[in-house]
Amino acid sequence: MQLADAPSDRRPLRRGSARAAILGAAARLFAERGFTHATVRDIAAAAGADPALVKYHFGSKEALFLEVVQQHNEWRDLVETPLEELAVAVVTALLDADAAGRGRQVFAALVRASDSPSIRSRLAQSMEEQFVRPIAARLEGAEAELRARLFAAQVHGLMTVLWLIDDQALLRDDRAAIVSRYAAALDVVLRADD
Amino acid sequence: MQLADAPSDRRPLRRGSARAAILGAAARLFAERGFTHATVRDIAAAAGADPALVKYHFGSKEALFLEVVQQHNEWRDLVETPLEELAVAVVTALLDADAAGRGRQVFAALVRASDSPSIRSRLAQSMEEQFVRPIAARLEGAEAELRARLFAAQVHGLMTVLWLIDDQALLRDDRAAIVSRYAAALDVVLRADD
DNA sequence: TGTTGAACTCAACGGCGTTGAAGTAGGCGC
DNA sequence: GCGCCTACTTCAACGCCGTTGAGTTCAACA
Repeated sequence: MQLADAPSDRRPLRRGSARAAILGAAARLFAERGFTHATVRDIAAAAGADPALVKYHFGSKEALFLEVVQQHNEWRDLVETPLEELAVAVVTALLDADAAGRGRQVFAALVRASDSPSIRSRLAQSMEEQFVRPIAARLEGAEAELRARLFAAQVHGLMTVLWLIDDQALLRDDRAAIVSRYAAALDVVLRADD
Repeated sequence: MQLADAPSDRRPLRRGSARAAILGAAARLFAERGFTHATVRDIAAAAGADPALVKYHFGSKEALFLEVVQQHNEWRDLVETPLEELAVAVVTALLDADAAGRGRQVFAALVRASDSPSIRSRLAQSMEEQFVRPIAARLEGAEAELRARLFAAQVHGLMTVLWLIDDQALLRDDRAAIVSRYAAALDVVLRADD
């Protein structure tokens, strides 16, 4: 009897490596399918691990998601752009689907899972750290923080339309026109009063 | 025989009225808890009906949700405001938590359930019918539709920050300042080029 | 009155996140 | 080397989810 054992596709994973394997599989599957449709069982299977290990290593599916999303701060360097070019740079970046690839999926997953208070506060923190604080610190004039916050709101509006609603009509429009018009609106809150 | 029958709390629902009862309970529970956390069993129980009737009358939980959300067009009359006052009127309305009460919950439920293609397209349709089309029809100058679309994007940004992220920091700011600054940005895309 | 079909009930299915008990391996003192 | 102790892993099962199909009730019509 040959009993070749044929483990087909489930290699046993060296002992102790399950945590990292799960984290990697979760990053991929959460991005591809979102929080709800990436199941713990699928993530574990993709990592070659047991579903119960998700609870053992991370505590819950939600905690795993937060861990995955924790290291995504894609826009950090973008907002370092000089203030005069910031609005154009941001809108251009959002419209660049390729560059936005992973950040887009993470944003969508975060927003759609924002039922949960902890995920919602992570979303708020993400907005705060990536937009509000760095921009407010550089703004001159009155109400710098409020203006940075309204800037972030406008940016989230474009993200929502492009990445959540996936508005095809907007994509059919002239990209240059979108950039110049939306950037002009962004500049209104960036500029200090006369 | 009097047949007082007192069925404790589960009144039998007159035959034929289950559909309406489910629709009403669904409207309340979807708004209160969102799509995911309002379960079919809870909705049916609140309506005094059997869970299987949801499928019988509506086809699926998702179809029931779409039916509930179908008749929510809260902003229809708001965008009838004269163009000169439109931006201020919209921002003021969004900041008015009481007036926004039900529309706020429906918006949050829609966005968070936008995983599903049919719900996502309903969200797109909602943006289109309540903002883009009525405003584009009244705009003068070049690229009226694009400008209306960018107006809608900005509005969705404020909705997201206020109603999804539930940004407390923004609410601590001066409402008048928010209105004047965000409205100014909205006006940039509303106004025709010089 | 007998028939028919829409409305409804009920038990069950497979899949979900999670749980707790049982098993296993690897490092450390002896 | 031996045994233990702890961290890691496995497995079966729980309760809940949306959904399903077969069976039942009831009102309207011929």
